[in-house]
Amino acid sequence: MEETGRTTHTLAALMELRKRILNGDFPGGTRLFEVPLAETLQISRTPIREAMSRLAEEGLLDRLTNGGFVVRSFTLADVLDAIELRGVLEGTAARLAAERSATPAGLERLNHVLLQLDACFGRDANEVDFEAYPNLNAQFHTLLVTLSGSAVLQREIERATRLPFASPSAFLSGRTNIDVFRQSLHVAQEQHRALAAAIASREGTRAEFIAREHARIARRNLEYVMLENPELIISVPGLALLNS
Amino acid sequence: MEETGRTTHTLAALMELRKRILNGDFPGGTRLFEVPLAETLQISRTPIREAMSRLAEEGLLDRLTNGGFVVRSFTLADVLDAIELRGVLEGTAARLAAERSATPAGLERLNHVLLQLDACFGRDANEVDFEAYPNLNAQFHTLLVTLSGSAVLQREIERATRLPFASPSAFLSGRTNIDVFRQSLHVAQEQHRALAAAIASREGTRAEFIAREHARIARRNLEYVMLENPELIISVPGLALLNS
DNA sequence: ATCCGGATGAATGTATACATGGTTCATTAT
DNA sequence: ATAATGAACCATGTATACATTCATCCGGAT
Repeated sequence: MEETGRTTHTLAALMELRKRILNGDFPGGTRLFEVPLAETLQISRTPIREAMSRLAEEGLLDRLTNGGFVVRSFTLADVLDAIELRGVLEGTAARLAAERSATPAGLERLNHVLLQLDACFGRDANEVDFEAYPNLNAQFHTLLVTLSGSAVLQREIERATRLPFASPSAFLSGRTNIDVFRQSLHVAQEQHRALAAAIASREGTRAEFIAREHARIARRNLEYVMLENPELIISVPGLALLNS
Repeated sequence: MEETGRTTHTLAALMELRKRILNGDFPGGTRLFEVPLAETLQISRTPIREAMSRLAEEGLLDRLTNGGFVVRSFTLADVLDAIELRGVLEGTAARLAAERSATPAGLERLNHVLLQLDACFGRDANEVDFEAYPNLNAQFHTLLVTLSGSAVLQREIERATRLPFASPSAFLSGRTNIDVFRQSLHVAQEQHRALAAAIASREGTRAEFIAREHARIARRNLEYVMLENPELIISVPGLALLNS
């Protein structure tokens, strides 16, 4: 997200606090005080304030009425809604791509990514290249949004997607390479194909609803983790922040 | 939005800068420098920085890679997209209200606002209480979002709606009380009624698409202003910021 | 002539001292 | 005993001096 090279205290604090919040170090609702944080991170209050301001922008912190910040609380229902919201927004992107903007060149690029994704699957249903898939999947979703041709929509999708558990890659980290998720990828890839086809034939409504359904794979994976395999919670980016 | 009473320099700067940006004092793309602004507003750089940070959160400023802020540029297409986005989000709120959450008590409140809105119309088609309507309309839209039962969605709608020209009240300011807009209110009110009915009968899809179409009234009004009556641009909140 | 390198200046980044405001607790007056 | 008052503390708000960084330009060497 940010450059790893030369950095400022603000960026260091931003990344460190983000990491700790997503790691669940601060339960939702915890108030973050400037002075102790400044002492902990060995910097002054100024960059701390700036970093917290940006974390509020990202949706990880809430501002209190009379100053100060608290860690935002997320329930399971909130995460499900965030995923549903992503589905709605990506669905809109897909619809707009179909209705307005998709050019032959753009469709070509989409199909190119699609073929690379296809190449991730082996003959055995359980054989998936879990190294290459996540990055290509991210490319596909980014490209989809680009093809919508709407800068406003792109911005809002990037925003909504900044909460890690709402990202299209939420269940694709290396640590969640388990059978259930791996098998869901076959369904996901079929949806990718259908999405590209719908956009190519200008079927806006079809594209919109395939994208929504596509996001619901994440919903199913989330429900699986929470209800049937809670020890995986720490493996999914941001889920440690849950409940409070 | 903020309290008008006791205030801090940060809030004063926030409101003043917001006012100037929406007033078109800074063309889109203008970089805002801390030092001159601090001199202009007679305060130090610290609250200026804080205010700009919040304006970036509101979507009125963009952060530059290496520090600093520029006024965000909006084209007509961007504003149209922002309106379409609001339609999609309010549509989702309406659908969720229908599918999940609408209680008899909630529907009761919605119908109550609906009746008050009805009372704004006289027997003559051109006779509308332009004093009472905007506030009631805002109430209706707020209530709709509440009925969705989704805090996440509510938050994002409030965000998307903070750009004044994307707000459901964009064309309802006292200064835009002209025939074309006044007449669109009859259509709008019919859509309000249909929306409430669809939610009450759990017709999620119907509710969703009525809400989308409802937002498109704003689109039509905007196109009317831009193409046929440009001198009205300054009357619509935020539109002065356009084009760049 | 061109390219490299350091000086210069303008802008943001950072630390810190001090101001302010709100909350809590103790003290006093009723 | 209770309510009002105020003092002390704690947290954020603000000003300001200084640091840093990036871009630009000028000068000199090749």
